[in-house]
Amino acid sequence: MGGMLDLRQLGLEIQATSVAMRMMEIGSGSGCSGTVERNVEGFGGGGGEAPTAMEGSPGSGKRPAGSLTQRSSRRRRDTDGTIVRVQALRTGNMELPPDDGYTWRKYGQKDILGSRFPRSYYRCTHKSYYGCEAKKQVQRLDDDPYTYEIKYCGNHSCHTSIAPLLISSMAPTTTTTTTTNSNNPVGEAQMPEATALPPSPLPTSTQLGIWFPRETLPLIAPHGGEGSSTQAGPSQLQGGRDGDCPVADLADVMFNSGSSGSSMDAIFSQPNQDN
DNA sequence: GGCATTTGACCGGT
DNA sequence: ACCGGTCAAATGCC
Repeated sequence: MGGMLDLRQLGLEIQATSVAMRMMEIGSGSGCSGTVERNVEGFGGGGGEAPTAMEGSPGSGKRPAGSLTQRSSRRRRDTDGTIVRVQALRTGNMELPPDDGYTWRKYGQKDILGSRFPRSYYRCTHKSYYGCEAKKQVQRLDDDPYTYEIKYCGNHSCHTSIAPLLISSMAPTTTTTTTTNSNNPVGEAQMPEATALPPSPLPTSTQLGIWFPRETLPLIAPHGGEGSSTQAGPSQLQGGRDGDCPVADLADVMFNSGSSGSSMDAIFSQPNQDN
């Protein structure tokens, strides 16, 4: 949508995202089989939906009866997936849903019994192009309206990442304050990221983030055990919905040639290495 | 013009 | 039968 990316903004986003990824690295046990809960502070903001922004929608979804025929994959197996709790970013008087760096497309919203807030269903934007089946469900906790519980399901099979490039060249200052204040359910008072972060100019799901192809990150495999994480994400620059292919290739090359077993650790610990 | 979002309906599992 | 999850048309925004 708007323009290219601003470097500063880029940096900020990356920091936020990297933090998120760190968190995931740490906080995902067995991905699908077991659900792991982690308390995190806002990711980046923008990736998800705008809870506050849903009001006037034409809403039409009127489907001629009998127009739908095939609805194959409809399974209730929500036993798999990683659950992550994230503090909503509060910019001004509105809360922003967490952004994990991926680009998601909202495909549904449902009122859940027992929950005051509706649950939103997202799916990787690249599904159409890469058949990426990554999905996530975002729901606000009735306990903490400013906390989102995000459940990630599926893997990102899409290859659209500029993360490696950005990260390696940016020498992350990742403070990784992620799980530090798990004592504060509502971390409004302390959300360094949130406060430090300027209100993301990017309205919604399309935002700059970071993402690594799963293949290059055995570390964060869904069932990888400790270091699994549902998504450590791909990112893409807004404006080019899928113009990231070349970049992805580049990233791929870098990862493949640079470090064979490339893990996030390697990436994050780069800054102070050979210097 | 294209894409993302919204929203009601439908389907399938429990 | 109930409820959660997904689909797909309509609309809005960029």
